[in-house]
Amino acid sequence: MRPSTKAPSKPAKSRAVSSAAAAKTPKVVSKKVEATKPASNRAERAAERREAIIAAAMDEFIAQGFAATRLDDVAKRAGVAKGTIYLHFKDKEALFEELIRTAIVPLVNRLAAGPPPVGASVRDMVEGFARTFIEEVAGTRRGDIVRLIVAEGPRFPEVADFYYREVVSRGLAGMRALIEFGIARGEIQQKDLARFPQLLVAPAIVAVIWQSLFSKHAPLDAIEMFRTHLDLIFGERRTT
Amino acid sequence: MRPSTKAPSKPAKSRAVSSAAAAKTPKVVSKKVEATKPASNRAERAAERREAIIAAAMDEFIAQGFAATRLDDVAKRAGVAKGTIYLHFKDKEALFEELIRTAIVPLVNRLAAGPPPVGASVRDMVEGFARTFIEEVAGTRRGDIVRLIVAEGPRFPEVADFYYREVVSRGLAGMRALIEFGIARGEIQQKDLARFPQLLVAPAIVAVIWQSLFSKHAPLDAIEMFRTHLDLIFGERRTT
DNA sequence: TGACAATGACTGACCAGTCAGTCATATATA
DNA sequence: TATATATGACTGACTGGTCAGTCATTGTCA
Repeated sequence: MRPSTKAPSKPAKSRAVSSAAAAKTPKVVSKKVEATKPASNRAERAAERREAIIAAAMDEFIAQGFAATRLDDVAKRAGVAKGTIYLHFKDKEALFEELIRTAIVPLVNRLAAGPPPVGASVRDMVEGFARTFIEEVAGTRRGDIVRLIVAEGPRFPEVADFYYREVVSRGLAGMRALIEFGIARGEIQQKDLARFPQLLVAPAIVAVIWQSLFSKHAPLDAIEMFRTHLDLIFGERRTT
Repeated sequence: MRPSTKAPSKPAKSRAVSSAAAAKTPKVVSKKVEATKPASNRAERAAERREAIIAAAMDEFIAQGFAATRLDDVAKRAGVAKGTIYLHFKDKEALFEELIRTAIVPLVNRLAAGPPPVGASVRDMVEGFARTFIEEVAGTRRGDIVRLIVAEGPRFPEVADFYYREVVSRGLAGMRALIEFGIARGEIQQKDLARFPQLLVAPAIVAVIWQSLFSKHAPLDAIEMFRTHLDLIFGERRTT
């Protein structure tokens, strides 16, 4: 029997064989090493395949969840034979964990990057973070990764731990620092906010979930919502 | 491919299981009109078993997710043979959906109940809701149900739709009404809040997720966090 | 040409869903 | 009330299909 019976849509079979499959996603493609060449090197092509497998696995895991994903489908989507997956990953679980890992790192970088404008207000900094987060995460494949972690986390403690260490604790520490800075500068009145940096990001989390589950019922202007949230923290402003 | 799921026709089998039981409503209703029998009827014991199956299924689905849950395990946990499950539910998916349904109803009732003290401030009302929600949901089996919906929702559009209809849209409408009341009474300054009632409940949602995934890394005092959140909306107070 | 990458047919475990048979209980009959 | 018969809830061995992981074979590069 098939797991998710009502599964809305499958990638449909007959997925193009060769590399065409990888083109399915607008993924990074950077592969900067010294590319420009049509993958002459053997090691290089191997790395490309690895990438393709990860990209395909991401699509499948997001769409089906861990247990319901078939490695045959991943292989097909990646334009690779199933055995090839096992040349790169010990087993299904290792693939899943690696996937989360490689999805998270650029996410963190993305947020850690973008050095705030020097003279900017704390509000501007937070709004910048939030805008980046909402644009780059909510409603995108990355947002689905977050959902995936929420979904599978309890069954993959290592994944949850990793996510907590690499993303949550760091992110919250950053937010806390920002809040304390805001309090010191007099932009934020509510001093207790520093005890619960989660409050600062809660609307962004909710936005991610909303986009995944309910946007078709009621679209949500996440950025506008977040701005309203910031008005609560920093006081009115409405510069739109 | 797999015909079973569709299976609208039971005539194929003269067997004609009492799959009528699967018919949305707990059957009990039908016969008992003039009976008034004490109890230990067949029908009653059947209803008990149905309950046991649902309870067992809840544990298993929460722990394993939909795809990874084995009905053999559910049966064992319920103290029932596997076939018995199929006397009460059409298939695994129907069991899952019924489970969500029966888990949600008391949840909604729980929140809809408790009529707010007449003279209470809006803040008190909201705080009452939040306390109930956090105590009864976050960190309990019900919270895991919410997580389960987030996890499986995309693969079970019917479940997501049901949840949106029965819980989300109603809850938000209620919150919006409360916010507008608060604005009218002058307790809430930020008028835009009524456009995003999600902001009011966001910390509660985050608390649910946090308890599921990260409480072992860093416990979270959800109620205190929510109170701090309310301070942002209603202005300081701190009556603890 | 030798070494290694890639393949995909294959295997064995696994599991949703079935159904022929059992038996406790309800009903009919004496 | 006691006995016979009917009912249908319940069981669990079984089937048919699925899929993670393997490995002998084939292809390709240096």
